[in-house]
Amino acid sequence: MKISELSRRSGVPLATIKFYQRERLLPPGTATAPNQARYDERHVRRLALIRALRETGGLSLATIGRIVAALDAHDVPIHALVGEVVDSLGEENRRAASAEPEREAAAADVDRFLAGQGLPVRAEGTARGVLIDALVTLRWRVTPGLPVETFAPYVAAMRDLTRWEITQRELLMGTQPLDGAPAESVLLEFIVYGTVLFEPVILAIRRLLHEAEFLGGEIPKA
Amino acid sequence: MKISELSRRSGVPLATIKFYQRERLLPPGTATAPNQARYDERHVRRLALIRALRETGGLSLATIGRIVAALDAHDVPIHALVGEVVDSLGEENRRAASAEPEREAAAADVDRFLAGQGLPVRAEGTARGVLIDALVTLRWRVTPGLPVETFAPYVAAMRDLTRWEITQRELLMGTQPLDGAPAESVLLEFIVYGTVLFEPVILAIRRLLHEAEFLGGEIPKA
DNA sequence: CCTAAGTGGATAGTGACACTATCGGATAGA
DNA sequence: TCTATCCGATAGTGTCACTATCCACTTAGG
Repeated sequence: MKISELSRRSGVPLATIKFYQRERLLPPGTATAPNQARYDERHVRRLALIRALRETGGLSLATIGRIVAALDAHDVPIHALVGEVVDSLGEENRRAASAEPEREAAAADVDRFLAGQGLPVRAEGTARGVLIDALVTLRWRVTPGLPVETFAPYVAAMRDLTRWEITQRELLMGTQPLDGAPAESVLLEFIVYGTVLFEPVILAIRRLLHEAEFLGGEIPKA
Repeated sequence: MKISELSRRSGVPLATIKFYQRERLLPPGTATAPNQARYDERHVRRLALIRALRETGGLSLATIGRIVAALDAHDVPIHALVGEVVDSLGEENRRAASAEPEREAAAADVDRFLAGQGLPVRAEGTARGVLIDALVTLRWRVTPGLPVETFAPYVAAMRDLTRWEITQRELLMGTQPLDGAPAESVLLEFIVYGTVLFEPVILAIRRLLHEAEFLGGEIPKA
């Protein structure tokens, strides 16, 4: 398949495909001459991923770059890849740090809290930073002295949901045609899609429920 | 308070305060002369909100503009304001629509589903659009024919969480010094802060749980 | 074999966004 | 009075995600 056909099949403008190649988001085709190359299904698939991440997920190209790099690193243990992918996805939510002493205290609180919840946390992970930032801002702008335990109901709610999501994913993975790709990278793509596509769903539903309180008087029971 | 003190108190650069005024995110001070004006606590408070929305929430200034406009509209019923605020917050998640026929089908599915869940939905609302977009992309890229009912566990999980959040908010509102501001606008600010500050928390926790599965073997029970 | 369309690689340009800097004239406070 | 500060307007900056153009070369069609 030539570049023009790749463009047509994926719906991505030709100039943009070239741009993605320059940015190393899309691997080069196999060269057939100094200025000719052929592309295959993997390129179509990759382009679909990039677009979903950008348009539905709203991720920056820098973040997408980290994700596809992890996806392509076949010689790294899967748990490290999942960590890298999850971290990259969290990258977008990370904001600048604020006042130092408050941050230290919040960090200690978050670590203690997560340990108490039985959650293993990597110090460099973005999720931990996001939690700390949120706690600092909450205490500074809204409710001084807010206890970390406020997060507990969120963990509880997400724990049930996550357990269900994982069984669903395993179910889906079983019925998936691998068309040549290693099962490992299919799993990683599933994680990526599952994260960016369901996150907006979770937030939209939460907003709908909050709004429903004011429209109907209270939250409908079911 | 003069503009320089407002800048110092809020931590926002003077040039940026002027810029926010031009963009109508911050109301002008009360003029004391053709080229002099005084500012008060409301300006400090507004600046804090704008910064929290931008830095922690990552919202665009356009979206923040819609939110503060709703906050300032004191002659509109509260449920309409909540709708506007919630809609504006969802604005960031809205993405371009894709193929028409698939979208129609997904829209019908989403409406049926939400009605079945007892959720009132405004057709113009962004939450509905986000749900439809997610379903279309999911069906197109990941799992063709995915049923809307896949969203049900998400609604269930969020319903419990939201109920808890609302009782918490009422508790907090009771202990809040209103310092002159009408209770209505304090409630709206609470909704805004509660939405943007807790959304990253929810997502971070979910990612942590997904990652934990690969680090520890399975999700810790508690 | 010739030519027009297509290709890869390089370089430059665009438009949106969120500031940031400077200027000019007016005013406030010591 | 004199200096610091003020308001408002205008222009400039840096990042991001493309988009457009140019060139020399290749390849498919007649």
